[in-house]
Order: sequence, then structure tokens, then C-alpha cells
Amino acid sequence: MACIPKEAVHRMTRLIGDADRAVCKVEKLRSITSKLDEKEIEVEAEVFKAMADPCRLKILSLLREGELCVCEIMVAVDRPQSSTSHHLSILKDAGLIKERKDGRWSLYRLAEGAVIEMLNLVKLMKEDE
Amino acid sequence: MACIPKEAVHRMTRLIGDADRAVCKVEKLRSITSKLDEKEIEVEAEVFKAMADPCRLKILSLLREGELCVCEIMVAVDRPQSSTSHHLSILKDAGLIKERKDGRWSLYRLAEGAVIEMLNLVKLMKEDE
DNA sequence: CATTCGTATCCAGTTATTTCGATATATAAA
DNA sequence: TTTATATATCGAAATAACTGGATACGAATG
Repeated sequence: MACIPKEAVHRMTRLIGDADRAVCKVEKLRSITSKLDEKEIEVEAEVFKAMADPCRLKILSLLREGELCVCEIMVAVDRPQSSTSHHLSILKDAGLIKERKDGRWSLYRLAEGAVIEMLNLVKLMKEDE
Repeated sequence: MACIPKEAVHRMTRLIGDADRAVCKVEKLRSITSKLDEKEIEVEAEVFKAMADPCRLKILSLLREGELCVCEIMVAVDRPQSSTSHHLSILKDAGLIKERKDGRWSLYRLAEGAVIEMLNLVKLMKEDE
């Protein structure tokens, strides 16, 4: 584990009172974050980032209805082609949607798994406040 | 509903074959997105945006352990005070965490509700691929 | 009441994201 | 093999987000 800055221990001592317990607390806090897998957190952040845009949320809602091609999606969300395509690639990279080629069409669908539950959960979120 | 661009119907006609069915399809697609509550989607995007940052995900993980003050959190995530405080305000505005003042301390905790499930779900997400 | 301490806010610099026209690529039709 | 179509990618401008030092504010402490 990285070295514990003296400043941190000093602060914590003021907070807790006892210097030994302070060191212990700082080490405990640090150990929680240092156990987190940096790479995994990065990937999780990318998933949330992909869902953090109104247009992309609309696309995900659309795809709940079934598989659609880019030109259908761009009509539905009312964005230019390049913009729509870009959003789709962000959703795909995050693993939220899957692509299938058919002739000159690219057909997109929701990925199996937890995507729908995520969309449902965030709706619930606002209700219990 | 906004007017349907001729271009869209034209494209759809090529895609489907029949002109009347094309108009129908375009209208159906549009109706899905137009039924979505713009304001609600904005709010949902804000929640995902708040979770779309590695440092903030670490803070949420930390708070699973219980209530912490800013100076404890900044030690744990190893960021300057202003930065930590800023991240906390984003999480609070999104409704993911709650604040409680005690003397000169601000104590933060996870909001009741679906926060933990969200964090668990995104982990599951990566497994089924 | 002056000082210290914990936090929030402000600010400026940097970096990342979004947007959309233009262009490239690939498939199919003529 | 020329042309049309569907999609992806590039590029540049506009916008938004993150970062960390400096400052402001409010609560405790001496």
C-alpha cells in the first residue's frame, strides 16, 4: 500500500482523539479503496458513461421493442446519421448493445443481461425520495 | 407530434418496400420516442452521469461501509479536499448519497433505495458476455 | 473575539465529449 | 462497372467536465 501521508494521520487524530486509533482508521480506509480493482472500476465507469446521455437512453428504450437498423434509429431519435452512428458505437463498446450485419444494414439489439434491469432500476430510484 | 420528414419516409420505403407501411413504421418509431418524458430522461441521465467517474464509484463503495466525513473520504480516495467535496456534491445532487451536518463536519451516507443494487448490477453486466 | 479547523465555492487551466458536415468504405442494384 | 445506398470514420468547432489551488464561510476552541 502507498505510504500514509502524515497530514492524513494528523487530521484523523484530531477527528478521533487517539493517535494510534487514528493510524488504524486511516489504514482501514485506505485498504478499502486499495482493494478495489482499478481496471474493473474503469470498466464500470464506462458502462455508466455510456448510459449518461439522453439520446443514448432513448436509443436503449427504442431497442426494448426489438432489433432496429441505424436508419430507423436516426429517424426515431431525430439526429443526423453520423451522430446516431457514433452513439451506437459508444453503446456497443460498453457492451450494452450488440450488432449484426445484414447486407448493407447494421442491425442493433439490446445485449442479453442486465441492461433492462438497469433502466428499470434508475426509474425506481427517483420514486423513493 | 413533429412533422415526419419526407426523407425519412423515403428511406423507410426503400427499407420496407411498401410506401404506406413505411409511413406507418416511421410514425410508430417516432411515437415511441415522443412518448418518452424528456425531463425524466434528463434526470436519469444525470444519475448515470454521477456514477460515470472512477473516483465517484470509489466513494460509493466506501460509503457501503457506513457514514463518513469529507476528510475521511479524501484520505481514502487520495484526492485534494476541493476535488473530493466537488465529487460529493455531484453524487448528492443526483440523489445517490445523503448529507448530514454535525458541528463542522459533513457526514455522507448512501441514499436509501436502489444505489447498491445499481452497483451490484453493473458488476453482473460484465460477467454474462 | 481571534484563531483554528472542516467544508464549500470560485476560478482558470486542462482534458474529454458532443455535434454534425464531409469523406471513406462496403454492399447491392442497374 | 458505374451508381445508389447504408453505415462508419474523420475533423474541427462548440460545449461540458475534471482538477487543484486559493478563498470564503461557519462552527468550535482558546
